[in-house]
Amino acid sequence: MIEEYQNQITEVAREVIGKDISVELTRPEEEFGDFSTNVAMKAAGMIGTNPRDLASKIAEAIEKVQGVASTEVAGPGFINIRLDDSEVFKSALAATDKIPKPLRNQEVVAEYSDPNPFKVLHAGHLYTSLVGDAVANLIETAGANVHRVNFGGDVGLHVAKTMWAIVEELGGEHPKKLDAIAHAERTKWLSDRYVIGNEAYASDDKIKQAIDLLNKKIYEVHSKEDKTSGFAKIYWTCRQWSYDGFDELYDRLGMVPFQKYYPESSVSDLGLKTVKAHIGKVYEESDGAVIFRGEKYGLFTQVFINSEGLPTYAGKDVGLIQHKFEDFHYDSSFIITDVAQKDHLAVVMKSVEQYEPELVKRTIHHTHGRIKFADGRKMSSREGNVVTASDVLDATFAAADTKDDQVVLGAVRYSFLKNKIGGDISYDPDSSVSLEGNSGPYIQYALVRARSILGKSTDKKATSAEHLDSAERSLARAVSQYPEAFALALSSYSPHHICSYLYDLSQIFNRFYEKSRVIDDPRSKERLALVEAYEKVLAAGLHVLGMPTPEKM
RNA sequence: GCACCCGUAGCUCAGCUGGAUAGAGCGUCGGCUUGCGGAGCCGAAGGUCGUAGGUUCGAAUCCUGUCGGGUGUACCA
Repeated sequence: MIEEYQNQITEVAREVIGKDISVELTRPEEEFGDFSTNVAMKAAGMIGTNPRDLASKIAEAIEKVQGVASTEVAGPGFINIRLDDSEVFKSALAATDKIPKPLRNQEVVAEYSDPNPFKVLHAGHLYTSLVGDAVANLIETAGANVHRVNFGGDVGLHVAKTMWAIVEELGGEHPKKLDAIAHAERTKWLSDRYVIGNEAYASDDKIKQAIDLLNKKIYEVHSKEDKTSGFAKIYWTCRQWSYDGFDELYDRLGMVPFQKYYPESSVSDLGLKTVKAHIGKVYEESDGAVIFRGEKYGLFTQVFINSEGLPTYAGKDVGLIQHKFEDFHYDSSFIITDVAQKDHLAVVMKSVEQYEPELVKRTIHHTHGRIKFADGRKMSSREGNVVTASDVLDATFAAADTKDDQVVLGAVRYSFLKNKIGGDISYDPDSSVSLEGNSGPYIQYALVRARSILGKSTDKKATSAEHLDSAERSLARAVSQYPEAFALALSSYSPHHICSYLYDLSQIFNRFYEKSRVIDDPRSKERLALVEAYEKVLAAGLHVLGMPTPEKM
């Protein structure tokens, strides 16, 4: 709606001013009207006239635009525009049909979550998974054909550390002994092995050497397709335990399932091959390793193949980007990770840009901050005091008054998504579980109330309204703004704008609800139509966030 | 050292493509007879937007310096 008015008002303003100028409409405080423009202040300087006088002339002309009820010049020269009630009502009813679809027919890959098998999903994975899920929903709602993929290290030093500790614990390469570990204990058991292996690696030189050998051996399990040796059997079994654990958690969170999982082992060959093929022009050998010198691009030097001949994370990413393109021929590829990955990935991309510039051009690395404890301590499984994703969920359930999954998981999701991504978010186990105020349950409750009304009434709903009272108008105005809120969120791939909008909208609905009787009221037809439009917008917004939309609470 | 991010009310955060008295939630204090679901609504107190300059008719928003916090910086991911 805003665009249509913008175009019309631009034409009007150009006629008055006599210059080629474009009008931008903004949303002022409700008391000022429906739209506002500062075009007179901008233009006054250009043609050397008084801003308020010019504003009056433009305002007068704007009043003739179809659907405009009145205009007013305010302050230093703002023009405030108020629409006809019927116009606001109409656009509220059409809100969900006006969601912009700029990405229609685009093939988009969204990679996020990226947990490592053999390690536990910690609180940071919970955060990155939910952010990724929401961003993917946002892009999908904008019309794209989204392919959700997951990437993780099933080879590498962390696996070697864990495998070393597993073999120690089992007293040798005895895969049968794994049967003794109960299903529910598996992920915890694996993560404990990692901690032990990690400590041993750091404190004992002999063990370090043994683990480094194991690292190579794990790559060989893949290259030789070993499914039968004792060591290989342990490896495959434990890897599967990890994947099962991830899937259980994603499922519990109600995330959209991943279309494809890229284990590092499946991309390392291509990464290795590609890096080696570009030694000389792009990469170079140094101290037995293969590196890329990022300094000349304002970055830093990174090792792509280590002196053991194994690809590092950077080398694997070179393979991954190519596999993703082969699989999906994407128009754009999103990688959603912790900000700590930012420079690493920038180096990788800069190197790949030298020989596959198109792939890099289509790649967008979208980073978010970290979850911190209230005291600012960083969460890391390497330190052994890991806060797991399950810990966060359990704490939320424990503190909530309800056992309703839809409410508690909605609370977790909302509390993670309501802050803009980019900065760190702080995790305080006590306040994060609050179900009041700017929270998921508040919004869900505002939805349930509306659905309760709609479920009780079979009255006809109005399709137009000449006049609205103030509560009706506020609600209609807010509902009609959904396409704008969505566009804002999409433009920066920031789900938090959806959260802010939905919260404002819910507050406005609750005020409307206090004031305005819907059923058995002379204005029930109009109000029912508004409640229905509101319900559609709220449900649509919650869907983007990946939040459950309960019928009852 | 260099690079990037952050610094807004007691706490947690919006607002940052420059605009009208800087907004929420929590917490504190005070209100809401019945009625579509009180997990709600209304009100009050609370801010030199880290700091010093600059650009501008106008700066929380842009630029520069500075202080404080975080992250990254060659064989971990």
